[in-house]
Amino acid sequence: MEQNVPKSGSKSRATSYDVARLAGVSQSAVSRCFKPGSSVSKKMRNKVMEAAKQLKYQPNAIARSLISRRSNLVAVLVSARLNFYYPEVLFTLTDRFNEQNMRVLLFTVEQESDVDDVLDQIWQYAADGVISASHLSLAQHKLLEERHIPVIMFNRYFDEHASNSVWCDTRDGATILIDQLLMFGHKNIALLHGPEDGMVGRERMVITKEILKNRGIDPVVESRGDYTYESASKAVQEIIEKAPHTTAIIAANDMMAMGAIDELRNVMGRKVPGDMSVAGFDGLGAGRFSSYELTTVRQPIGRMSDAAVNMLLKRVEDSELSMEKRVLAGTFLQGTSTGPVNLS
Amino acid sequence: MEQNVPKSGSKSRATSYDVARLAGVSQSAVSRCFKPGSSVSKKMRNKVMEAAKQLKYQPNAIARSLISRRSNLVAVLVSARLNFYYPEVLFTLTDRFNEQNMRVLLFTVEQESDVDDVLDQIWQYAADGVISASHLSLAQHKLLEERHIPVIMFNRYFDEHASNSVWCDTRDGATILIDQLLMFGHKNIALLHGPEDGMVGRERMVITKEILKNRGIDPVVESRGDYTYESASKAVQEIIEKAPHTTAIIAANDMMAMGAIDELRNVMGRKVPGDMSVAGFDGLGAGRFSSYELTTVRQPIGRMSDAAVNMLLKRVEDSELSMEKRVLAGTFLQGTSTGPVNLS
DNA sequence: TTGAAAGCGCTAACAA
DNA sequence: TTGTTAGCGCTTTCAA
Repeated sequence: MEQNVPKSGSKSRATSYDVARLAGVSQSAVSRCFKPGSSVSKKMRNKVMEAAKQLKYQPNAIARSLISRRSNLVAVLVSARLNFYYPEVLFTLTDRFNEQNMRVLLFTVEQESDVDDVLDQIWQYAADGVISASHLSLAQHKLLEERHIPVIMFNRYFDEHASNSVWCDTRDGATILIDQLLMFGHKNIALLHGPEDGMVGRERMVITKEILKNRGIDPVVESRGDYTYESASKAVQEIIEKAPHTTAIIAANDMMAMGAIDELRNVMGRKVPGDMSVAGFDGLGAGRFSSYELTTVRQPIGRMSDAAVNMLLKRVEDSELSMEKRVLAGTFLQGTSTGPVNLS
Repeated sequence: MEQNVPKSGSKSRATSYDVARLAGVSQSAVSRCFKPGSSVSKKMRNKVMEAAKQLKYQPNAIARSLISRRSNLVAVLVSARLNFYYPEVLFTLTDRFNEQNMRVLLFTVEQESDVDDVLDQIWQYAADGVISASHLSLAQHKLLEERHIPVIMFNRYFDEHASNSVWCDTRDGATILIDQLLMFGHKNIALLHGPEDGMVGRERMVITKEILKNRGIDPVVESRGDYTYESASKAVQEIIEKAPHTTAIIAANDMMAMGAIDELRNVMGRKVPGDMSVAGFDGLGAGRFSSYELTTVRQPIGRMSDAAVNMLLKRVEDSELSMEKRVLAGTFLQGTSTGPVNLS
């Protein structure tokens, strides 16, 4: 009865059989030695590990995945346009997953239609879970549920459907931001929206308007950009044109706030915060550059990433766990891009 | 002779056997239908595809990898500290690989010691190739060679050892940059180095000094940062202190150049470019913000990524291909952070 | 504690 | 063109 042992001298990688033969034990014994928590005698373990080292043996994760039905692969979906300025999220997620002995399969998604292909790939590679920091339709989410692949949505959720998500609540931060603006004497406040399909920006602006309304204030004008620095120029021009007496702009994200500041200062020749106060949302690193010192509401990116990783891992271990939405509060970050209204 | 066919009604994923049974064909026929370029009759293909759709069958990439010895997985190594400002590279690489039907396994590496673990993972997951945009020692590179895993180094190479690498030659760009500085009347030029272990920054500064020397100029002072925005403050202070008559600073990267500009303008109250010209290297997006308009030498990131992907793919197909170093020229990018020397 | 044997889902000879 | 068969390298019962 022949074992299927590769001939020695083969240049391909060593298998557990090679190790077993060299150590004079069975192949299954080798397998056990590489599985934490299995019962192996010290003697056996030493023999096997010695042989393994000699052959530079490392278990083949692919073969393991096939039989154990656990790939230890996590798919992370990011959209370049949205996440371009948040590499921090991606890197933090990757670090945390690696610490947990999971590998990250990275997918970039530009449009919702790209997602379908990505979902197929996720299925084919038998990923244990998904973190989505990009678009994901309800139908796509349901498809993943159907396939019993846990998903954590980062910075998005569905109104009409339970899902696992990590979300930043900016209400408190925005309240402080706005109250300070009011204390500074601002009454003519303009809003710089993000793109229509941007959930995060929409929520931020909805909350901002609510808070303003509670203080008896309506925005003098509302303009729209697409989250990019460049898009702020036109939006600011529009604001100035439609409401020349605007003294403060609240932008849906930091990038547009920075674009607005630069348009005001460097193109229109106005002082910020002297002639116009500008605030944003996010807490971007670049917002701290001394050319901006942006007043903003910061997302606790690190803690949000941790939450996402932990939630996913738990659901990989126990697929019966019910959906959960974790909401972390954003915090007000004082900058010098906002200040007292100029009465001159 | 029983086939190992899962009982119908099983909730786990459909296999090629399930499809075969439903279509009334053999399992290998199903396999063929999903392999591009195999000879299958139209009738067969239709039957199989119909059954596959009905069962929502997708081939299991893990099982395929095991037998075909091709995982279609590419490991991409990035270092957060270095690549934080180059998400573009990572996203471009990922897009290109996905187009080529390869998946990206993302690894973040902070120190060279992290790399060893990552290399083990790469081996375990049988990645077809590696792109390294982070540290990779010669020994580590050799280990990959030994294991016949092709590697492409991004923005680095070994002096003493052949390797596949993609590199940006900044000499032409730097020459234009420097000649323009000289034409502007600058004679007291300071250098702002990157960290000692940063190969890219070192090369840039070596070339810069060479060009200056050819023009009969020695830097008045050389300072050092760690590539970050923040590190530029101290370095600039040092420059001003040691050589108060400095009129131009060339930084090893854009981030430090931007930090230098802000330190000069916003902390020290100097005019840029009036009192001091500042130039960098990279062509960072943020360098185009109107608060900076940085004069710089831009790396052709997109083309470099394409080159890396193509080189790797070729070597996955044909492991006998010899090493290759592809050098793309950086281009001078005119900004307003440099200008005529102030004679007042 | 150890070994024998089955089989994860697929591809790839080979034969028909 | 199609089906049969033998594994890929591992984990996991089940006996011993």
